[in-house]
Amino acid sequence: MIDTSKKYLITSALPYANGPLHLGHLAGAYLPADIYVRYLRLQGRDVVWVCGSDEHGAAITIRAKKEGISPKEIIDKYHELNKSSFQRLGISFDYYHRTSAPLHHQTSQDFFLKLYEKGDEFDEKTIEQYYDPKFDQFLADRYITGTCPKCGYEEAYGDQCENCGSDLSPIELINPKSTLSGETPILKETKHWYFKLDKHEAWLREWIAEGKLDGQQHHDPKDWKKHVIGQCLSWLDTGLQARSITRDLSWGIPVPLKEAQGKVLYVWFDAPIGYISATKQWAIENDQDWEAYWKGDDVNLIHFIGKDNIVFHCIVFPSMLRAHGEYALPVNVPANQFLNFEGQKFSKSRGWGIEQHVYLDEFANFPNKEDALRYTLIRNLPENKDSDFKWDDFVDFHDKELADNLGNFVNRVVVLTNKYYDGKVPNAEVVLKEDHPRVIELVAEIERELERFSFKSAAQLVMELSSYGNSYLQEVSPWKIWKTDPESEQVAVCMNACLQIVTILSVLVEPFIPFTAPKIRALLNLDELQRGSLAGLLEQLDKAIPVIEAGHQIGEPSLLFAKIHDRKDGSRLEIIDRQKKILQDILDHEQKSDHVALKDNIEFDDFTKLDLRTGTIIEAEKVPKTKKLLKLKVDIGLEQRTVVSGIAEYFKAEEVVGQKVVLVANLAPKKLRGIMSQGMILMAENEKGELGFVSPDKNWGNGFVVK
RNA sequence: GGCGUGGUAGCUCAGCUGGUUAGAGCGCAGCAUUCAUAAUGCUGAGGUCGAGAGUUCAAGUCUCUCCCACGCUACCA
Repeated sequence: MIDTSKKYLITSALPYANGPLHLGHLAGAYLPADIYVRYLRLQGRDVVWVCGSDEHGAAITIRAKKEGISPKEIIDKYHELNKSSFQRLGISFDYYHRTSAPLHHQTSQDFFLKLYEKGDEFDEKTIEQYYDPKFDQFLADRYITGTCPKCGYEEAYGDQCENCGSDLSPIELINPKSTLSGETPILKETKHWYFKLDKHEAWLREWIAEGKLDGQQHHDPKDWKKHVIGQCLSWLDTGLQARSITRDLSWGIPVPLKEAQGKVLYVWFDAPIGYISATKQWAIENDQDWEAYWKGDDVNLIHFIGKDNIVFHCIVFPSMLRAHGEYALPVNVPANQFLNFEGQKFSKSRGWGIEQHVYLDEFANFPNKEDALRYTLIRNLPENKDSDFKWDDFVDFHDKELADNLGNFVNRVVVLTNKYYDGKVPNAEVVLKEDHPRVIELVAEIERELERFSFKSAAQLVMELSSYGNSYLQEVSPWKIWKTDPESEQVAVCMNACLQIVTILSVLVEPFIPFTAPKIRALLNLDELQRGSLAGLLEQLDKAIPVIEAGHQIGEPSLLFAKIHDRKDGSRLEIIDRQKKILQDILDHEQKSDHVALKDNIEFDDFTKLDLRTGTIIEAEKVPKTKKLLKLKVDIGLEQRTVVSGIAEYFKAEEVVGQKVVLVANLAPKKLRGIMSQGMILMAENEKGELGFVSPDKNWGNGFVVK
């Protein structure tokens, strides 16, 4: 368990400022953190939550170049967009900073220098890298495009091919071109600095597997999620390697060394330091001491991230902090898995999924759109495995849980109190601890689940509390008693207890649905919630003090949630139906035109460079320890060629023997898995990625030219 | 192929260190009820806990093998 007497420094992954965030991001690193932080505040704990835009890196400069604007314009645009979307959804960061801020540059450079001066944290290496003579600068991986050596896609980047998804090194690209000048770059020597991550392996293993640091218990590894520890240990087992932390680029934080002119810190090095600089900026604006939240034993550092960031926040950044020496390490990294959208991955290019700001606009006329979304996401959080966002779930959770269960219970109580007691809390002897032990138990369970980052289950328990109220109300049925005896003690006791339960709900609900909580407070005519409200409530419960005073005048009834399925008003259902239709249209469209876009025209001369030959597969065997590779021997008349082909997922070795094929006979040989492949077999690929042979008629012999 | 995480009622999922008849919500069937947003409450049907083997007095929970899904990684000339 986390030591609750300490300070909390909470971080959420810095969003990259070159695009808007979608609901998957929200559910991964921001909404869970928001629930946790709001809970801590209600408990009166000392907590600071920071986040901000990650604004460096080559992707931003490339995007700027494509759009013909400056990188600054890009980051300003998305910094503002993301910041405001978060704010509109009630994501309550204490500070949302940005890494382009001078304070961050200074902080990162100081951090770099500190490690540099330690002497044994960095390596310096001189390597060969592509250089654009015309622009007189070295080219970052992303500044080089060329033909992907794996799939033949002509617009692959130096670090990755977006067509086949392979990770590449710029040197592998065929016909590399500089995106700056369009010309072929040359290889030239350049010097870079490397962070010696491998050096930190031993203590990292002990820290992650056992939670021990220098022999002392730092945290309990049982509190960490299984998949987090699993993935980290898997990385440690494969062995860590020094990571390059500098780049030849002009956009970024200059490396603070004389000999590093024109170089910047690699974005992954400066980004996590953004958590520190954000805290500094927060401290300046709030007259606080930032170091109290980062240094010493008095700190709980917790990173909220998606699973793609696990290694980074559990291995790389902790190593940086440890190397620096003054900082505390995270006590937990409650990484979430991924959220899918209606059964499929979010995909910007397909338009699959919905971005935060788009949701807010599309649902502009939907009351409680913020809490409706938050609640659906919470009940579907990918806490331990990937989960799925569905519009049908959205409707169900909203109508069944928020409206029918919670909203209706609150409404019943407020209506009855107004009807029977003119809106005054009836005087009655009710001690929740004794009369309703289940309520106290539920409150404790909710607390416990929140402390251990089980937000989905905590939200369910909140609903159970409301269910308990409904159940109790039904059991007593004050409306029956009241008909014959309006002065009944029983009715007063029941209503007093229900009002206390609603009061508890008005507090407990806040971390999850912060837009609704104040509405419940208003219905009860109670003060707004503030830091420590929950702690105060818990104390009252413990001391058997009523949480809402007898005689207190509550407000007039009004509905908290307008249901989506409403016989009189179909407007909300229309909004949902519109969203479903958008998705259906995407699917329909893809079905109709499920074809890859045509490539650019080429000259006839280019075509004639290809030497295509008919042939027959005469031998085939699976390449051991691969999933897709077959080693084939192809007869092309004059000679026999050995070809390695990635078709094993669709064809067994024995079935392809005798198959007529067309071979690209003059493709440069390439070694694959130690086998020299002398050519490429032409295959057709359909929309599902299934392969089929392109073959000449059976009567054709081997070695004839295809043109 | 290597590694990681999952595979529990029709659907979405809980089941923490192994221990009585395996749980919740939704859906379904029936009953009760009207204070309330055609809301609520109660009852019930429904699972050989992916498959097989093992350890144990006792396994959804530990071990091994296999199958399936997802992710990372290698490999698709």
